[in-house]
Amino acid sequence: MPKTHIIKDVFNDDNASGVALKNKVLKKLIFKYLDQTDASSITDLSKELLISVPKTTSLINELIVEGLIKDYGKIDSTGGRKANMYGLVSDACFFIGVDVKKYYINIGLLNFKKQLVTQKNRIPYKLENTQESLNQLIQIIQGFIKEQSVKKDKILSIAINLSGRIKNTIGYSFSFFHFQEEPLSVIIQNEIGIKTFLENDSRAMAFGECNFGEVNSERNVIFVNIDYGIGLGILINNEIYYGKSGFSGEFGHIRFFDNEIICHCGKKGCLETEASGNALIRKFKEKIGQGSTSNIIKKNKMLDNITLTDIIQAAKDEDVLCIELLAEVGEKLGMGLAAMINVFNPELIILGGTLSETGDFLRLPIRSAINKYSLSLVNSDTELRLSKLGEKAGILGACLIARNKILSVL
Amino acid sequence: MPKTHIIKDVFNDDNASGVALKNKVLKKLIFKYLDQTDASSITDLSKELLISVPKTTSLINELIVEGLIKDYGKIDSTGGRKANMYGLVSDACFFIGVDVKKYYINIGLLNFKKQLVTQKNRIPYKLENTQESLNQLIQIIQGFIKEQSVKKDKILSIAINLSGRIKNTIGYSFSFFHFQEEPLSVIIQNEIGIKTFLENDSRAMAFGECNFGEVNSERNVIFVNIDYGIGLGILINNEIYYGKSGFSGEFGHIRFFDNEIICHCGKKGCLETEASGNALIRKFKEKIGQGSTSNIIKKNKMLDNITLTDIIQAAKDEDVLCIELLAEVGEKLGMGLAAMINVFNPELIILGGTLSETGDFLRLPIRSAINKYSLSLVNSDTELRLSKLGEKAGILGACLIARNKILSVL
DNA sequence: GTAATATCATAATTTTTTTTATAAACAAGC
DNA sequence: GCTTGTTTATAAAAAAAATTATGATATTAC
Repeated sequence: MPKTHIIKDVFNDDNASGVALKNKVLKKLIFKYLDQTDASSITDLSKELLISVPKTTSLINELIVEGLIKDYGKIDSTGGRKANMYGLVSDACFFIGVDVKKYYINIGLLNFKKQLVTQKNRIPYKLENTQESLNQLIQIIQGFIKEQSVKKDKILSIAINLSGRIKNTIGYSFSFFHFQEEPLSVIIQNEIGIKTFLENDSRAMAFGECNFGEVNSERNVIFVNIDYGIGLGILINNEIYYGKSGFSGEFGHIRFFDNEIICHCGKKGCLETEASGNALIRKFKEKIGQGSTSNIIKKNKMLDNITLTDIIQAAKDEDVLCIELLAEVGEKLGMGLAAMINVFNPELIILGGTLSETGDFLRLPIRSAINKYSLSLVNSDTELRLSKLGEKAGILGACLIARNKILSVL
Repeated sequence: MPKTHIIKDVFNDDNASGVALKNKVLKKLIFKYLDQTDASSITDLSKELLISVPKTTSLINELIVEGLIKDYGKIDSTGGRKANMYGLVSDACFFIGVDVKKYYINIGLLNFKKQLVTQKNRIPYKLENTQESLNQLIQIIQGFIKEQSVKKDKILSIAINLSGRIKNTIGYSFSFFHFQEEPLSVIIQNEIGIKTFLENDSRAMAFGECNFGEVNSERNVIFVNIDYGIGLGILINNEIYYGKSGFSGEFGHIRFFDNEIICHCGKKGCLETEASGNALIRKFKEKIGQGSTSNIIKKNKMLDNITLTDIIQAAKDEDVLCIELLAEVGEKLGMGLAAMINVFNPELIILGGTLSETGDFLRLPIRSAINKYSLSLVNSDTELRLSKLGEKAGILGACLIARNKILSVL
């Protein structure tokens, strides 16, 4: 018995022509509409697709038999007879999203209806550019799949978030695990046996936040992933913007300063050298070296092992030095974002990533720098909001990308 | 007799439903396809729209009767009987594009088939923020319309390029002619009696260049309008990117420098203060003040009245000072463009605007600054090309925008 | 130059879809 | 609790569109 996916069986139109092809296309459109609206009546679908009610009914019935759609029962009430509502079958198929961070992995399972079924956070892991690290990543994913009650062949795809440059079309990573010529996504896919895609972490977070967070009508959104490094996820017209090869959003390596700090990209004067988690830690160490005091040090932490988490916690505990340094970093970051505002005129900028947990300690200096360094006519358009999803943005984004890669080609 | 446009009569589907509505929609799709392909056979259209040949034939015949489409005769040859090709009727309707520059106006008339019928360049005009200047602009447009052999009611729309901030959706200009609450486009429209739209000059040039210049498959393109100021026209997926309110592309006012030069936007350190035609003229005057020599000055030109045209001509005549200054400006501009490359990962950057006439004197320093200041993985993707259309880009862009505003709502 | 092959255009036939009609389901008003 | 107005769902009738068939037109091979 050949392994086939339900989705392909229903929508594959290679051998269809004429009326049969038309029906396949109409079914895709019905699926797309139900995907957007969660549930619809036959009358709605009929109006939307410009086909008659009887025709719509027969297509819906076929989709029900094929197992993709089901009758949700009578919900609506507009004065007359209640309409039967139809929508996707939630467990028709599933998708996995993997969010790989520097020191841990978050992983989740999404169903056909875009609901997060399982979620496993902060699985210990160390992201290094080695074969062992890659093997461990694969093992974690395989372990997660085994734990699920869902049959493996119902999982149609996996999307993995990685930081750095990623050519998402071919699934090649230029920053991690590029030991072989074969794209990383293919290597993982061969190991696990499920179609696998790669995505840049900031882009995935942006996508997650805009689809599951408190983003409503905004369609041109910039998401800033403020972590050890800084990344940008750009959504234009509610779609991820990739650029030619998927390298869009390399915001951290814009040359903004005349300093002599060598960035990990090899160049000098990058925004990231003054406005990032790494910059924050460097500045902190410098200040302590110059005799400043901080609650963190009082707590006998070794200065060398200071992490971003420590500084975030210190700021929350009202540590003055950390708050000052956050303001300094925020000011620089705001200047960078001011440039983005001038050029993009976005409706919304979302501050996400670990460092955004510091909330207004970071947001307010960013806002004032934005007002200072961008055209007021333009920046008055732009709302600056903190991420609502926090860590969850990455998983949700990855899951949704895994799903879309399979379904959006329909 | 009420004044109605042929386009509206044919495509208006307000009172249609069922099969009639479906046919209207199909006719729109036929129009769109013919608009893209110039000419197609019934077989092509039938395959494209998934409708049978007889059905396609009857829709085509209706469109012919309605005057929008005509039979181009037999062109194709694929081994069998030649197919009749159908396409748009070139003189079904017309559109006007007006490119308003600082010291002159270019204006053109486009037909239904996207062909430039008439073109009038360098009509003397001084763009000032006064009622007189606005009146003069209106008179020039009215004069142009009278000169045409085309009946006025066949001209469906006008698009006007202006520099500065423009809210294109409502046709309001924040930089010129904003004396009244009513949007500028409405004021002009009421005077002339033809539907009028406003567009930012750099965006219109970008659009013109990408649709009529030597831009082929590239779909993510940045066009730099290098004139007295600098502007950016961004095309994403071959469509003009506007941002929330149409203020996208304010590239010149990114804060890149620590200098004390006050930009005309009111802020300090803007890219435009070091990388623009105005900056070039300022630098030139400074150098002459410091005792440098140049061919232009030898020619007894008053230093105060130096224009960009003089400097461009001098550079073409191998004037060393001007070439050096162009390199300096190019270096700064390249640094700014490096930022755009990092963030946008575009396939193509086009150098346009008056100053781009200096060709490689400007392009080469820009290219080397791009390589210096952006990630090599990203910048190796980006081609840097000089505008092929030059001054024509603005007119063509405006004409096409006028046309699209009317036709793309279909 | 003619036969073989291929595509196109239209007419005739068949199938599909829409329209119209009717019954059922529900809410609101009296 | 019954009538009235509204909407949904299905059945029957009518219309529309897709197939199929046929002749016309063109290219290519011999």
